[in-house]
Amino acid sequence: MTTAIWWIRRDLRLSDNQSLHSALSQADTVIPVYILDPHLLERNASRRHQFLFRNLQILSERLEKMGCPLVLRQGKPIVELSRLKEECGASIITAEADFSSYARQRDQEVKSELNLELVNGLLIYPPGAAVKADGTPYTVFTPFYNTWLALPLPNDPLPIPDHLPAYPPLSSEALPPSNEIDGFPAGEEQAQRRLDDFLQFSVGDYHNQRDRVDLDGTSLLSPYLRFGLLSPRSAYAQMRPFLDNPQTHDGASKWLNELVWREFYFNIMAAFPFVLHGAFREAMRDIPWRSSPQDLHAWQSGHTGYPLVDAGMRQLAQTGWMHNRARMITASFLTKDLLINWQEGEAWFMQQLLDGDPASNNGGWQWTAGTGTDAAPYFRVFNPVTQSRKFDPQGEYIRTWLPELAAVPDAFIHEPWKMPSELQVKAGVQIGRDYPAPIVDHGFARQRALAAYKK
DNA sequence: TGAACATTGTT
DNA sequence: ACAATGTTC
Repeated sequence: MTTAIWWIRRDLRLSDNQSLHSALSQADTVIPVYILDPHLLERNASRRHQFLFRNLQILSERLEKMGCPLVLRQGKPIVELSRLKEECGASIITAEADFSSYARQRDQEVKSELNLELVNGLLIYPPGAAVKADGTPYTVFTPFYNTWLALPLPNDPLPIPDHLPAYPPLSSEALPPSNEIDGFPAGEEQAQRRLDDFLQFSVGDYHNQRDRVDLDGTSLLSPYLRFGLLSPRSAYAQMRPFLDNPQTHDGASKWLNELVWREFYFNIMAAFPFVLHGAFREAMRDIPWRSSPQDLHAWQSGHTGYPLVDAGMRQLAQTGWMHNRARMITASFLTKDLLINWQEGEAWFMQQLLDGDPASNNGGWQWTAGTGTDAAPYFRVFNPVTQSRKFDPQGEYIRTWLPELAAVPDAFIHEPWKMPSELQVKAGVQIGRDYPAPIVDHGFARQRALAAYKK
C-alpha cells in the first residue's frame, strides 16, 4: 500500500497530466494537493490570482466528484509537504517541473528532504532537449526552431484517468472566493473549447490575420497555457492534422512557430537565469534610461496621445490581455519613444497580464528593447502611426478601447492631433482636453533613442 | 516580427 | 509626382 502526493502547481488539469499519471502508476492512493504559497501570492497580480482560484474551484469540484477531493494548504511548500506526508504516509511526491529561479530553488529544497519526482509537461520538450551540436543552448531563435522541429515527435497526450482511488479524510483550507474573468472562462474544458474554436474557425488564416489588432485572428490560448489548463503537448498533437492539411498548413505552422517561441524563452530562462534581473547582452546594460514617473504613468494608463498605444494599454488594464502586436507596439513605445527601462514595462505587464509568465514576458520585453537573445536590432523603432495604419486600418481597435475617439473620422484616427479644430468640435473631442496631445514627438524620440542606444 | 531617407526608374 | 529599390541607423 503506497501513497503518492500529486503536488499541483501549473498543471491545473486532469487531461495529459504527466505528474498525475506518474503518481497513479507508482501508488495505490493519490492525494491531489495545491499549496497556496505566500511568496507567490504576495505578488501584485490580483487578476491571475482570481483566475487561479476560479480554476482551483473547478478542478476541486471535478476531483470531488471522482471521490478524490483536492487538499488545499497554505504556507511554505517544504513545511506543508512535510506535514502532509506525516499525515498521510506518502512515500513519493510528483510535480510538473518549472524553471524560474524561485521554482527551482523551492523544488531543490523540497527534493533535499523529501522524495520529489519532477516530470515534464510545462513544455513539449524539457529545457536542454534542443541544443547546439556541442551541447550548449541556442541563443538565436531560428536555429533553435529548426532543431526543435527535427526532434522525434512527443508521445501522445495522456487521457483523463477514468478512476481515482479514494483516500482517508485530510484537512483542507477553504478556497478564497473568486469570480469569472471576462472573456476567459475558467477550467480545462473551456481551454479545450477555445482550442477547438481556433482549429475550426481561425487557424487557416492565422498567418495573415494574427497581426491585425482589429480582428480575432489569434488563438487566445495564452492564459490557458499559463496555468496548464491545456498542455502544450496536447495542443501540438491536435494541431498536427492542420499542419498536414495544405489548406491550413501555413496558419498552423505559424502558430506552432509561436508555441516554439514559448519553448525557446523557457530554455533561455533555464540556461541564463540572470535574464530575469537584467539585459541578456552585456553591451546593452548601460543604456541611459530616462526616469519619468509622469511618462510611465501616461503609458500605464493609456494616455500617451498615440491612439494605438493607448488602446493597447487600456485593453490590458481593463481585461488583463493584450493583442500580441499591440504588446510589441506598446513595448517599443515605452523603451524607444519614452526611453524608459524595459524592466518597468516588464513589471507592469507581469502585474496586469492574465497570461503573465516570467519567461515569455521577459523574452518579449528584451526582444523589443533589443537587449536580449536574438535581439531585434536596437535601431528598429516602431512608428506608432505606421503600425496603426497597417494593423488597425479602420481604427476599430482604437475606437473599441478609446471611446472618446469613437467619432473621429478615419482620416485622423491614427493621429488625432492633426485634426482641424472644427472637426474636433464635430467629433466631440478636443485634443489636449478630452484626449491628450502626443506626450512626445515620435521623430524626435526616435533620434533620441538611436543616440542613447549607440553610446 | 522596421522605418527613414536617398536614389533610381517610370509616368 | 511617385513607386520601387537600396542604404543606413
